Amino acid sequence: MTETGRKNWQAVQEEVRRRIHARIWAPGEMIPNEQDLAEEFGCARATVNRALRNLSEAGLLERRRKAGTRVALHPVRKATLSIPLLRKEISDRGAAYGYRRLDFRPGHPPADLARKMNARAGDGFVRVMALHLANATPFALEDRWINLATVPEAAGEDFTETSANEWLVENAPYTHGDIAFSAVSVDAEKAGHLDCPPGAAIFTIERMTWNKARAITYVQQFFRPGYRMKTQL
Amino acid sequence: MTETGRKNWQAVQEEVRRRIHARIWAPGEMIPNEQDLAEEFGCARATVNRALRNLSEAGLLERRRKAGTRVALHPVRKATLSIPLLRKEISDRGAAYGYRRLDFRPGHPPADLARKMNARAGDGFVRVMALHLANATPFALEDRWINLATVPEAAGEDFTETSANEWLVENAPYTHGDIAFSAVSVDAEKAGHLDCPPGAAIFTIERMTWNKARAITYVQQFFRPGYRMKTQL
DNA sequence: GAGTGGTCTAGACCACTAA
DNA sequence: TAGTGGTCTAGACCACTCC
Repeated sequence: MTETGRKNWQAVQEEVRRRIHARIWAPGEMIPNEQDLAEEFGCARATVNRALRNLSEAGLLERRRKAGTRVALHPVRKATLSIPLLRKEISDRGAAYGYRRLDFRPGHPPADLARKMNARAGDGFVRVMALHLANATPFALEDRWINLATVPEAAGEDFTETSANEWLVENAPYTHGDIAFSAVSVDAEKAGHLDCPPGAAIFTIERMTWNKARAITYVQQFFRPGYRMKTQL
Repeated sequence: MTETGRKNWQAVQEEVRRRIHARIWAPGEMIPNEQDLAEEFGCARATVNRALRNLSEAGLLERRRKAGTRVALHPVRKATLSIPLLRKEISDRGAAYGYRRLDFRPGHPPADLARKMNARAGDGFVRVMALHLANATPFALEDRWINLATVPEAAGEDFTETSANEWLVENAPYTHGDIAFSAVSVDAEKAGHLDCPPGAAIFTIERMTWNKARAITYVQQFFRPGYRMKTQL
């Protein structure tokens, strides 16, 4: 059952996966070093390295210099979520995308949010509430604060035609962001916009994006009841 | 401001990031090919390749043979979630982990679930309901079906001491899985277990894991109200 | 100190695909 | 068909860290 052919990095990866899965290399156990594996598989060490590095990033292996490579004891399940623009998500589902701005006004975020956004006294903000529709029915409601101190150009926009999301993608690239997923009961106002009963359980995504140390925007999106975010392990 | 020093792959990646961010290379625009960049940065093409491949996997670049490399028009936000064992998640929060098996019995999953699990007539199943506690208060409730046709060894377990999750990690490694996140209103029974009002909005994770084409287990986890799953963009 | 993984190089060939 | 990214090689040096 030993494979002897010369292997490319994907074949090496598959063979290592197989051995882990078949318990030939058990969880917590050391596996041979790159040099030896390269000889066994008849390929260069760099090829083995590529395969093992990939498996390590996937959480199946743990690698340390000098200590060597071992099979992860508790293979951490890692799932990669891609968070598309709502326009794209809706049209990918074959539905017609619609956008409606509900409210737009200057203002100040609540104290705890201002603190999380690392806001300074005097920073200006605008708040935008908007609805994304799929085939003319509510799909997601978004409640957004934009920091004008970070994105002064946003002061000239009112987001009646273009969603703040898309405007920001074009005009205010971010360096990093935080994202959180949770469930909430919607209040009567939001329920009205989403066309669902007050108190319904709603899936929400909160996102804060940053340009270096300055917050660009905070947004909370409320999805229609029944929404499921899916991905692979 | 042009950096001229010889670069390693991380420095190349940072410089490319900077140019995208500074709109030197605008969204949708082609960037130079690997050969030219290698000359500019004074490194080997493989080094540039490593950097650009990384950025491509991150969703910032789109690469095609012959067509070249361009800055992604809509940088897909990709977030990597790590889904730890609940035991680990709870103890990482500094709380004492507790486990209580609530129910355990053989049975058959509802027809739609059996179909999703690709079950054959005659496949045996067990259902396990269990509670994970943090400092003796309910943290998450799980409702699980295990396919005994795929994992016959599970028939000898009753999961009173060890959670099915941890037993399966040890004894039934999976090849791939599907995962979905959503919000639900809990029914009275689940609310009782989670010690929250009936109808509360609850964050749930559903997971189906597979060994090749055979379903191992389906589990739905109901988290205590207020639970937030966080990660970085 | 020594063994391991991490990275870089220079060159080569291959796979894909736009033109 | 030609240009681009994808991969592989053989060798080298380095960085880390266990012993």
